[in-house]
This record gives sequence, C-alpha cells and structure tokens, in this order.
Amino acid sequence: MSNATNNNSGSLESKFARLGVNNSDNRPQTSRYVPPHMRAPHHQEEQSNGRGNMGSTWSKPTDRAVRSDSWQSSRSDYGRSGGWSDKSMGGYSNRPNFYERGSYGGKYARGDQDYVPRRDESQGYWKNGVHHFAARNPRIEHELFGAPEDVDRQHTGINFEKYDDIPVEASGTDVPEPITQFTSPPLDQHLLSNIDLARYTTPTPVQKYSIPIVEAGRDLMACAQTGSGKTAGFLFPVLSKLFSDGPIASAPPQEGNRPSYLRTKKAYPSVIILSPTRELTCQIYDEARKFAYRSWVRPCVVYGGADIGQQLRQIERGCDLLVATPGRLVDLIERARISLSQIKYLVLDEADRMLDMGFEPQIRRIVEQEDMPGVEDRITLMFSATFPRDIQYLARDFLKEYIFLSVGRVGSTSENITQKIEYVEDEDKRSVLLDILHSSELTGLTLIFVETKRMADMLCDFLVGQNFPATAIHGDRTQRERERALDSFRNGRTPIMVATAVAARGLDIANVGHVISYDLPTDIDDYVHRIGRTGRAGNTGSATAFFNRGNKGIAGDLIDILKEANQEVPSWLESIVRENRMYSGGGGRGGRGRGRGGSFGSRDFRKYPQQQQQQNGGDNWYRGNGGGYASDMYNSYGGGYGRGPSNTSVPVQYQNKTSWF
DNA sequence: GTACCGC
Repeated sequence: MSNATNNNSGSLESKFARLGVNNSDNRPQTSRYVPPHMRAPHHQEEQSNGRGNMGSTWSKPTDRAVRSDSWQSSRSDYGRSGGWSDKSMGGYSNRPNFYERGSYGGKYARGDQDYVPRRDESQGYWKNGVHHFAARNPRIEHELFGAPEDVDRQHTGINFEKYDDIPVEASGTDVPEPITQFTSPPLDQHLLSNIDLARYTTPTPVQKYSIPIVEAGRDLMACAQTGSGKTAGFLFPVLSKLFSDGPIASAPPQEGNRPSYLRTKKAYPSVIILSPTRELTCQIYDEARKFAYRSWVRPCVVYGGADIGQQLRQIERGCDLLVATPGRLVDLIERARISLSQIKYLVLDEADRMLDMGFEPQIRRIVEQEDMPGVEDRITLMFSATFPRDIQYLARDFLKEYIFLSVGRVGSTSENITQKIEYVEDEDKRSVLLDILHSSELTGLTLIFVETKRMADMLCDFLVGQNFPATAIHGDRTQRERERALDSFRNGRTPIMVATAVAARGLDIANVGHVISYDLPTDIDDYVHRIGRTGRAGNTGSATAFFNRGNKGIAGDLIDILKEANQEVPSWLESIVRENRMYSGGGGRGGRGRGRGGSFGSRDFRKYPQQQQQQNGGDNWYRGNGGGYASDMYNSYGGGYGRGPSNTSVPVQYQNKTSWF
C-alpha cells in the first residue's frame, strides 16, 4: 500500500482495500469506491476464494439453485449498471502533507543535487550516492506478493521450462549476450530481493535478452509471444538501472529554489510507461509496485475515467515511474502537473497498437512535442506480441540504433493454445455459442470477443437471460463498471465475459481456459492478441473463432497463423482463400491498406526487406553476418530496395539463437 | 467502418 503516508490512515485505507477485495461484486452501492491501484492486487482474491472454484467448471444453469449466492450476484453485476458515478471516486483521508515536507514531486526539496527524500515509511530514499531502503513490512509484502504458499502467482511454474525451447532472434549491432539467471551483476541486488519475493525463479527468454540490452543502454524493439513475461522484461532492467544509478544528477529547472508555497506541484518522472487501455495500465502499475518495493523509486499510475484529484495527489507525493494511458497523460501535461523533461526511459507497451492510426498522433505529441528529451538522450523500449512492418517503419522515429528482439514463432502465437475455426453464419452464432458454453469440457474462465460495444451489451444480456453468469467490458461502460466486470471475471464470480478490443491486449488473467472470437476482427494481429489471453505462462488453453464469408479478408492470415502454431487448418478455409484469390486477381492478401502483405511482424524489417519470406514456413531465419546497416536502407523503402536481399549489404552483425525449435 | 485513448 504505497499510497499510505500516515500511519493512522493506513489502517483505514487497508479497510477500504479489504472491502474492495472481499466484497467486490456484492458491494453495496453506498460503499466507498476503491480504485484498483489502491486495492490489494488481484491475486489475493484468487487466493482467498478463487482457487477451488475456478478449477472446476462453474455451475450450469440446471444446478444454479445450489449456487444461488454467486448466481444472484453475477446477474446483478451486469444488470445494475449506471448507478454509480465516477465522480464519487477518490476522497481519501490520508491526504499527503507534502507542503510541510516542502517536497514538490519529492525530489530536490532542499536544493540537494543528489537527494530523494523518504516520502513515507514504505518508501526508500537516495542520498549522496547511497540507496537507503525502507524497512520490510509484512503487511505490504503480503499485499504485493501474496502469501508464501500461494502457488497461483508463481510465474515460474509448471510448464515454464518450455520456454527454453523457444527460438530467439536478436538483430542489430553489438547485441549483448543474454543472461541465463537472475544474478547480480547485471541486476541490482535490491531488485533481486524483490524478484525473490515475487518468486520469479528463472528469466523467460524475452527477459534473458532485454535485461542485458537495457543494461547496455540500448534501445529495443521486442516482439515476444503473448504471456511470456514482457512486463517484467522492461520493468526489471529499468528498475535495476534506477536502483543502481540513483536519481538524475541535475535538478529540474526553476522550482527547486522557490519557497514551498509557490512551487508548482509538478512531477518529474524518470520513467514513463504508456499502454493502450486503462486496465492494462493498472496491471503494469501493480507489477511496478512489486519490484519497486522499499526502493527510492515511487511508481504512480494515471488513466482516464477515474477521479483526477486522487491521481493528482498521488503524483504530488513523488513520481519517479509513471504508468499512464495517453489521454490522461496529455491532460496532466496540459495542466502542468507532469513534466517529461527528466525522462530517462520511455516504454511503449503494446507498441504496435500505440503507433497505429488511433494512437499515433497522441504518442507523437507526448514524445515529440512536449518536453521529453530527444531520442538520443533517452532510452526507448517497445514491446508487443506483434509488430507489423509498416508500424516498424513508423517506430524508427522514436528509436536509435535499436536492437530488434524476436521471441517465439513467427506469428507469435503459442502451441499451448489449441485453435479451432468453425464456420458459423451470423444467425447461428448464438446457438453455437450456447452449445459451447454447455459443453462439459469447458473449464476455467471463458472470454468472448465481439467487434462492437453494442454487440457486447446485447450478447451479454442474451447470456444473462439464458442464465449464464456473464458480464461485459467495453469502452462505453463507466470505468467502475469496467473494473467490476474485470474483477468478477477474474475471481470467477462471472466466469464468462463478453469483451471488445479493450480486453484483447496484455491483460493477464489467470485461468482463462477458452477464448471465443464470436466476431473475428478485421486485423489478424488483433486475433493473435485475443487468443493470447489464454495459454499464459506456459499453460494450455483453447481458442475458438466463428468464421463466415464476412471474414474472408483475414482467411489467408488466419491460415498462416494456424500453420505456424501447428494447428489444424480446415479445408473449407483453404478453399475460401483459393476462391478469394481467383476473384481478386491472384494477389490474395498483398494489396491491403496496411500494406504489410501478410507478415505478422515479429521479424526485423531491416533484415527482411521483402514481404513474402514467410511463405516458406517458419524455418528460414536469415543467417547472414556481415556489414552494418546500409544507412540509406531506411530512406529507400518504398523506392526499390525490396527487389532482393542481395542488392543491399546484409544488415546483420549479430545473430543468436539460444535453441532451436 | 470499430475500438481504444481526456475533460
């Protein structure tokens, strides 16, 4: 509970937190709202009431009388909407007394050049080049890391050693050797102790590479399979560097010398992490809190739809690492409450999404048109499970001499996920869905994706009407409704959730056994991210998609994905593609607007200038080694260099594969 | 065209 400053208010807050955890779905409407980042992490809930429940199938409509408790609440979760106002959020009594302390944003309050004061008892501090840690606190440790015997949260569990078999490809100049264990060096000793508390035992492939890369001060574009530890892949090395290096050496301009009552309450974070949805942002923040525990680094989170006053108070108390959604961050920059002038690390999670049409202008504004240091004066890290090549071109603007890391198979889907494509006409979708939901094989949670918010509501209403314990999450629901839906899905109270793209990326929900694409997306990358909500951390899962003629646009890409993950390809799907090719004049999918010609983008476009290399299957990693990048390669794209690899120097200096399969 | 990103 890093937000508790005063000892006396800490207990009050923890009561709220407990209320939020134990009563998340039955909470009376009068109860105080607790935003997710002020609550105990979700795993406590799983631990307290989830495990036995979720392992088995949820009760069928026929036995629901026996389970009427969860039944009623699950219905009401969805039915009772709109009764809560987002405006009522926040309002904590533990108002920070930062004025007394005279520390705007925490740093340099006394003019020291090398000083970050202790903000509260749970926070460490930095002084004269020495990192001072806060005392250990059992209550906070339990809140952050769960009980020691809690196996649910073990990120290095049952099937994790499978990751040793995953091919890794790193390209760029002077790629550092990967690490094999969490050790110091290169990692900071204090980070190791937090990694220990979180019971991470072995680095995943993406972590093995990203840690030394960031340690070496390099920029990085990382493509890693869904569920393979990307969040820790950037948090570990970034926090490790901050722990070792301490705060920036020069104080932010102006305000340091003003009397405290005149200071603008502006925060100067060293790290900014951007992600495309509010829920993912919260999730990253929860992880950041774990690994920043007891250190001088104070993580904060800001996102839309929640009370801004509470977020302002939070960042006023010190903000070294900020996790944010773009819109709210822009708002806070406009209010002059956050400066990016001291940013050392810029992280874009789900980076391809952050740079596509919807987000690119905002990201460009944040990175290029505010006060963030230029590309040469910061470290930039991008992570995603997919990276279409046209987005890779865009990403060059934000990176310098970066290393491209590709973990997992070309399509970045996992063989842990059993994929099935069913031909279902629109009017049959409901009944086929009911058949699936009635199937006795169904275990764990079921996540159903649709294309529109309206359809999410309609389908959820339908399922609830059919006595299924369902909820829905989409962007037209209030933030509180979204969080309640996600909570009650996570803890198994409503083991069915209908979702739009808002839940497609990044969310780490334990025990999702089945992902159903009720509507297929138009973009294959969205499909890849969706099915990645299951089969996480080496576990198995299944994914079903309803396909009909309206989806023929992604049929070709879909087949490629299935083949790469060694999945069965229905023959009718193949014939639809053939038929489609005939009518469209042989091009198949090559001429689409995004112009990436069926490349799923987990390959470095600098190495694979051509667009069709992937037809050969997944086994054609380029094995060149030779000169550096042809510097005009970038500029010549779209001109003519795509005619063949031999007409440019081989842009590979280093290539490494840990193993092969 | 849809969804996601602030008030």
